[in-house]
Amino acid sequence: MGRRQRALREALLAAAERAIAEAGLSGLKAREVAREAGCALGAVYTAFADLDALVLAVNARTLDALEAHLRASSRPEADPVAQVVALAEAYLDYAARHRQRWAALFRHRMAEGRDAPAWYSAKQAELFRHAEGAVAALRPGLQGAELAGLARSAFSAVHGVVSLGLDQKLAPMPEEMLRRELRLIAEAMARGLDARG
Amino acid sequence: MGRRQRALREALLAAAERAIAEAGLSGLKAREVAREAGCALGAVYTAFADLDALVLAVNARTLDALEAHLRASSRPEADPVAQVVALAEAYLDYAARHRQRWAALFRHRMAEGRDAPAWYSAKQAELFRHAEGAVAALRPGLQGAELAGLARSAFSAVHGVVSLGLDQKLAPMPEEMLRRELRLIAEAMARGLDARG
DNA sequence: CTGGATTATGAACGACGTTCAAGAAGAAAA
DNA sequence: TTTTCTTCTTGAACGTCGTTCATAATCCAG
Repeated sequence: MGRRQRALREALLAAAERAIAEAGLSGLKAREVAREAGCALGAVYTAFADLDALVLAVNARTLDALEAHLRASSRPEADPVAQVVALAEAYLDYAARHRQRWAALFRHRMAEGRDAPAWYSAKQAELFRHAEGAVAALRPGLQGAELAGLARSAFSAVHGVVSLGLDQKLAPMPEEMLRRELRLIAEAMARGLDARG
Repeated sequence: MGRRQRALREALLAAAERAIAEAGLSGLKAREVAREAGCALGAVYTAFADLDALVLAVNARTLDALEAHLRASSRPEADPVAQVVALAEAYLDYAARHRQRWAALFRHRMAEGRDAPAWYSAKQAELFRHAEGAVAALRPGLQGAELAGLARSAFSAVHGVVSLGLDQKLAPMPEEMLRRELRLIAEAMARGLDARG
C-alpha cells in the first residue's frame, strides 16, 4: 500500500467520521464520502472492502475515544459503589456529547453471517475491563468468566438506561433528568450487587 | 374504505409480520410484501402511506402481544423485588421467543423530524405501567412523573441487559446464562431501589 | 345503466451499494 | 531515458430499493 493509498484511506475515514457525526450511520453514503475525499466512487472500494469495513474503522476510533474517556474519569481509589456510578456517568457523558458516533457503535450490524474481526472485539473487551474492576470490588469472590459476565451485564444495564434515555423515543427527557435517574439506577444496582461484609 | 381495501390491509400486515419475523426489519421489502399479499406494488401505498406506516402497524401488534405476555406473567401479590425479577424474566421470555419482532420495536426509527403517532406512544406507555406497579411498591413515596421516570429507567436497564445479551454481539451467551445474569441484575437493582422500612 | 369517485396497476424515477473493463500512474528493469 | 509490468483510479453500468403517477379497472349512488 503506497503513500497515496494511505492518504486516501485517511481522507475517507475522516469524511466518514464527519458524515456519521452529522447524519448518523444511515447518513453515510459512498458517493458523498468519495466526493468529500476527492476521489472517484470506485476508489472507495480500493481502500475499504465495502462500507461495512469503513464503518468498522470509524467505530474503532470511537471505541478508542470512549475507552480513553472512561479511563480519564475512573476513580480507582473510590468506594466501589461510587466507582460504578462514576463509570455510568462517564458513559453518559460521552454518549451525550458524541451522540451519533456513539450510536453508530451499536446500531451497526454485521452482514448476515459475518462477524466482527478479532481486533474489533478486542477493542470492545477493553471497554468492559473498566466495569470488571468495579464489579470485582463489589463481589470479591468472582473471577474469570463469571466476573466478566456480570460486568458485561451491569454495563448493559447502564447502556440501556443511557440508550433509551437519549433516544427520547419513550419520553422527552432533558439530560439532567436522565443523569439523575442513571445515578439512581446505577447506585441501586451497585448497592444491590454489593456482597462485601 | 371498502371491504376489499380492509382485506388488503390485513394481507399486507400479515405478510409484513412474516417478513419481519423471518428476516428482520431490514428484510421487509415492498415488492415482496406486495407479491405475498397478491397485489401490485403500487397497491401497498394505497393501504399504507409508506413502509414506515406498515412497520408501525406491525409493531403495534407486537406491543399488544408483549403487553399481554407481561400481564399474564405478573404477580401482583408477590414481594416487590420478586415482582421486578418476574417482570424482567417475562420480558426476556418474550424477546427470546420473538426475537425479530421484538427487535423491530426499537430498531425502527421514525423518519427525520416525524415522531410516532399518539396511539403508538399510548401503547408504549401501557408497557411501562407494569414497571410502575412494582417500582411504586418499592418506593411508596414516589408518584406521578417521578415514579414514571424511575419505572422507565428501570425498564431501560432490564432492556439493556436483554438487548445486548440476545445480540451476542458482545459475547456468545446461551439463554440460560443470560437468564441468570438478568435475575442477578434485576434483583440487585430492585433491592437497591427498595426504600421500605 | 350511468356517471363520478375510489382503488389497482406496473412502468418509470432517482438514490443506493457494488462491480468492472479500461485507462492512468507508478515502480522496476533495460 | 525508454520499456515493461504492476498497481491504483476511474466512472459508467448493474441490480435493488422505496416511492410516484398516468392510466385503467372497479365500485357504488342515483
